[in-house]
Amino acid sequence: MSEHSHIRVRFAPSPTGYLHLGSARTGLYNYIFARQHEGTFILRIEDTDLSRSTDAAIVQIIASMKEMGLHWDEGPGVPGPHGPYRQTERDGIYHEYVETLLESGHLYPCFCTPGELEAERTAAQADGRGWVYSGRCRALAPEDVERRRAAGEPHTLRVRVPAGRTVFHDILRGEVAFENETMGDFIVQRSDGTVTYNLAVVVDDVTMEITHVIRGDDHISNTPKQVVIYEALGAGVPEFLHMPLLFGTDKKKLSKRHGATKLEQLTAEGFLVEVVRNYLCFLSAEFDETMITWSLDDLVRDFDVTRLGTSPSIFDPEKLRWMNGRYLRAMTDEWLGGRLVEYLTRVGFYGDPAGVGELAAHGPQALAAAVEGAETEHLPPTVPDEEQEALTREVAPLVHEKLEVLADFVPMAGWFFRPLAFAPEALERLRGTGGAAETLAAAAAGLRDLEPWDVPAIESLVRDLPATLELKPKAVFAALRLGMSGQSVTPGLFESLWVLGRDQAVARLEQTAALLV
RNA sequence: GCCCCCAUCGUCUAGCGGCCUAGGACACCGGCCUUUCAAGCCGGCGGCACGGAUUCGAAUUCCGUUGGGGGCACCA
Repeated sequence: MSEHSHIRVRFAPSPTGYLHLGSARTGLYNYIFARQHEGTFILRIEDTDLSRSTDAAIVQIIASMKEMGLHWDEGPGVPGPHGPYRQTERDGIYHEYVETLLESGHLYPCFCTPGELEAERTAAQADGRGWVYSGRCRALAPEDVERRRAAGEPHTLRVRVPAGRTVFHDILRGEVAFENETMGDFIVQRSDGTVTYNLAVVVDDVTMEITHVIRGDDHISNTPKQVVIYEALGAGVPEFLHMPLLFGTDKKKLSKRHGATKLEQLTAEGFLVEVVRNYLCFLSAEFDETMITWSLDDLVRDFDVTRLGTSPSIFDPEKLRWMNGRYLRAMTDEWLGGRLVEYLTRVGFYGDPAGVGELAAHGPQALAAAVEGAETEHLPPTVPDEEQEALTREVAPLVHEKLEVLADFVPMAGWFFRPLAFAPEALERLRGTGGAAETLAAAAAGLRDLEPWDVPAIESLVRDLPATLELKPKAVFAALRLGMSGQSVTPGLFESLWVLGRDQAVARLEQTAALLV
């Protein structure tokens, strides 16, 4: 492959479910690599497995790709010279190539029945050998073959794998070699006439003029078979880059059991796509704090896909959370306000602050599960009214330093959006605090005529309270915090009172005071 | 079972023969700051899987062992 040839890469997910993070990462790397070399990024849908592929999955995959900003140059919705881009629509092309291969003698018909193959397999197993096809039909006399085909005897087509070994180059690992005898003459066309995965990929990659195949590690042992086909076709073999797999905390391939493993779920928990994208790149690579706030373009400019590690990495939600918090803190209050409005709309917060608050109390995952699980029924997106949106933007600066994921906003500041309510223990705690009633009454009275109504004035009023009431500062602050919010953890007290506004603040403190007598 | 890939703190990693009594980040623990919770700052805990070989010298090279993972289909 010449250094100067135009680079073409493809991302080829099979639409058998949503796009999980491992695949998302493969897509990301392909995209970055393509853009880095001013090459072409192709999206191909490998849907030959009709029983497991769904259109819904295709829609989801496309949505995830777009959300990550991975726009393709050729693929579904973007016609190109090498289409179509769904394998189910490429059947004719595959069979052309099968014909060629048959004529050149690289393929031969095999009449072995599934039962016979099964017998071979069990025999091999009894011997403790790994099973490969014996090649029984390889040397059938041409007349026999003709006669049996004419008789309509069912048969598959197998590749006549040459003796020797197959070596290919992997950008991350260098030369990888396989003894050809370990792959046996594998099937390339089933007895029902449909073509097999390994053939389809190669034909696709050849016809789409793919120069670099960037995919998961789990394809390494398929690669020699594919190389044999490339060679039979007389086609140039592309460069390979097999990325290490992504594991869950149990060191198993990432799957649904590991909690949030798809982008939508993560964003429903309040993670930012930008951060997820960066995190996916930092796995298997050196971590650098300055990269936390990188954009996709920054990744294209400075992230080197070819310098990845080769050992599998474990997806660590803790570090992602930390990164997400770091990212949020690096942004402006205005930006945060906007993202918060967007996020809270999506999770239905504005329609039911109390209900969503209850869910969020069980953690972001619980909230995400509700959003994801019931999409349109349980928690439909709810657009904020003007007041709610303004309040969100006002509160944003108060919680800015504390947020790790956007969902944290709800337990922290959700009380601004609903009438005063106490958890049972909270009110008990307040009753047990000496002087709570007096504190609340004094503060309410002071706030009623406070001039000017601003944070410094509120602060000096509150700070004077302990002395005048002869109470400990801690007790005063705790009483006010609980009295205003019903919660023991809130943003800064003075700022919160100010955002609440004079009327609300006074009313809430008085309301709580009344509960104490 | 056979083939292939992988192997540095719990996790992500730096390291590509001497700069390593192995560096950073998350998590954890302690301290400071402080009206709560965080954030921030400072400090601590913690690792080269094992055994050989090469070498003046090995985390770094080679060979084994062990461990983990992936692939072995008329799945993709």
